[in-house]
Amino acid sequence: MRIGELAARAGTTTRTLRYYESRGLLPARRNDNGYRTYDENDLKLLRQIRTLQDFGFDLEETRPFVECLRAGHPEGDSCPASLAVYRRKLDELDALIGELQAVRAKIGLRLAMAEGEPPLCELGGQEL
Amino acid sequence: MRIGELAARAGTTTRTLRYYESRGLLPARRNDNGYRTYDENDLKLLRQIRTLQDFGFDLEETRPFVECLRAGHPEGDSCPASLAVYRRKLDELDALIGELQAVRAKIGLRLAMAEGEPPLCELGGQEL
DNA sequence: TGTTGCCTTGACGTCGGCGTCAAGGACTAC
DNA sequence: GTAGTCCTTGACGCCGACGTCAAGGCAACA
Repeated sequence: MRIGELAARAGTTTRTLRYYESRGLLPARRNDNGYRTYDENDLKLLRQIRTLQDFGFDLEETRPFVECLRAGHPEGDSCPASLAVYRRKLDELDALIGELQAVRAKIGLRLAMAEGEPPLCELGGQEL
Repeated sequence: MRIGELAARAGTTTRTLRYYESRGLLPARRNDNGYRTYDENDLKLLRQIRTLQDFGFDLEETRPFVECLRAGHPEGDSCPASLAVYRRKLDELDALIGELQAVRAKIGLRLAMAEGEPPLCELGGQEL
């Protein structure tokens, strides 16, 4: 299969695939006329990448999963390096969620304070 | 006070202040030799901007707060436009936190699955 | 007078993950 | 042959919030 078909089947673009190749993430075979050629396994690798991207992994973080699949393992996360990425990501997510919740609390408090105070503004008593 | 002192007192850089000015967020008076001149109120505006930036507001979102202060109100959030930004930010945060928690759950599940499965890898029984 | 240290404007660089355009080659259908 | 659709490489654009460098002006002090 050529690049256009692979892109379509994975729901992405040819530009994206060339970008992945430029990053060494998804190299392609070439046929006689220089066209990139892919097989079903490449589609599997690509879908792995896309799934992780949807989770918020950046490209470099997907590399262990891709290499794991390319090494013949049934799942991208069948290898220790992938699990390490999972764990690091969980820690990052926990930290981020915690920070966001803290910020949310602060803003919520400020909003309540500002709403509770007499307006002091040129506000004409709209429904608060 | 000149730009360097203001930057130092707000814990930021002169580049940042010039950037804010270029965005129309923190315009400066000029003295005879062309140097930017700021007063204590500018420091207050700047601290308002920085606080909101720390909360993850982007620059444009801080504008209503700055204009509120410049209009003479005691707090940046004493005006309806600022409260509207607060509310929008709360909604965004709730949505984002929800998405991150969903992703966290999915990754956690995948990690548990991958750890529960027999390794299938060239792993030498490290502590999992 | 010279040196230091602040200031000025202008402009290019950064980061990630591509989008978008340009110029041209390859292949198919009619 | 030629129109249309795919493919190729190369290169610039984008976004936000600045960092960093260059070339030069202004002020104070020895």
